[in-house]
Amino acid sequence: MEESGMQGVAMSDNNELVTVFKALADASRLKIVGLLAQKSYTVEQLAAMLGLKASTISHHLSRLAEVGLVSARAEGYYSVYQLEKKALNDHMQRIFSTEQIAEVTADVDMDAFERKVMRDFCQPDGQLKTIPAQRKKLEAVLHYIVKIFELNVRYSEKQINEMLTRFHPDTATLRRELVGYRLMQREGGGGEYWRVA
Amino acid sequence: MEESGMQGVAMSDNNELVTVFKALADASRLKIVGLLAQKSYTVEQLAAMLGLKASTISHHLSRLAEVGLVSARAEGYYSVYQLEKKALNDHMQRIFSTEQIAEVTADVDMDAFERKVMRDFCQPDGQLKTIPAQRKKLEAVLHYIVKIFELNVRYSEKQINEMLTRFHPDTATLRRELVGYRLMQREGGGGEYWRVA
DNA sequence: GAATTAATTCGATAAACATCTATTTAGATT
DNA sequence: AATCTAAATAGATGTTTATCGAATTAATTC
Repeated sequence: MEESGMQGVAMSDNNELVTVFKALADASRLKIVGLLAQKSYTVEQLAAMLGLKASTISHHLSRLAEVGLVSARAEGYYSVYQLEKKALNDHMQRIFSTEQIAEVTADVDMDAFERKVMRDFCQPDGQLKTIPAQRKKLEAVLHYIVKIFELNVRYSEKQINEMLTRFHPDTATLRRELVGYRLMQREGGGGEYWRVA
Repeated sequence: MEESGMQGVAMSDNNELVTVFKALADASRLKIVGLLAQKSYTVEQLAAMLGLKASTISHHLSRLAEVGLVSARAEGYYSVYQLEKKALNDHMQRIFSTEQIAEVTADVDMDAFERKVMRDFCQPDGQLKTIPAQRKKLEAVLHYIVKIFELNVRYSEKQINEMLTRFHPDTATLRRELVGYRLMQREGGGGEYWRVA
């Protein structure tokens, strides 16, 4: 019901890196790159060597040119294509840069899973129907719940229990699991707890 | 007429590198790789974060697993997927290796262009209809013709002309062009020629 | 200036594929 | 044992795309 996304509609959420990979994700284009890595060629020459029509080669070259992997210089009415080795290098460098990973995952909703689990387990009044038995689900719920506690503040067991009743009557279990999953910590002897970053 | 190749039939001439690029040539899969670069996730978690169905994620993960970019470990009935950073590294290294270029272009017919030009210009008796005016065509024909001369053998101008009559009566032009394109060389004073490697 | 020729662009077609639903499989919980 | 759940598989659907042939463009040769 929620979360619907047009059936069969491929997402066209293309950042540049995707386009680069798409440009290289074809046997004919890879061959073209391989050939141009050795010397420059005209469209006709490539067509003969690959056994394809010139129009097809033209299409492939324009996809490669779109991302700067090849460029053409006009020689008479020939277009002599050459590989842009620097661009290829730069693109491949980029794959491993952390900025690139950030950019690729930019529009990813990192907390969507936790929220979905909470939605699945919560009643309208905000109470949990049950405490999840599945490890990952429990983990998600606890991650969500722990946010009600401030960082760098110490709470008594009594305070904790009181705050947790908002989610489920079995506050002891919730409290124990929060500690078990290392989201909160208890001081050795006393009854004081704090949230772990 | 010649060179026909099924209309609209995409060649499925996939070597492994193509498969790797295909695996990375999709926005959703790139996001998955980006996320797994940071930590491991289950199918469900990825599905929630990307806003796709679990079955879709499963499909993407199996394409990534096919080329060794991710792997799963079973945890209860969860499949926890992780990125194989070494494999990613290796694949990207490989792009620049000369062996890889050789492999990609392995089944490319390097001389197809020359042969096609010869076919286009030759009469049934093997003579050239005309000496090509286009630079690239002339070049191809000369490349083809020059092979009738042995390497490391000296020929007199008379011998040369005699051998070239097989291709065209205007042997003087052919001989001059062979020298002009640096496929043969003439000794300064005397009338001796030899083929250049 | 007329005829060639290389390249590009356009429209059509068949294959590949991203995504969804529904089903099956395997592991966990009660 | 019976139920529940995550993942994988299978089938269906709409989109993307690799390729071709035909038309167009731009430069060259006669």
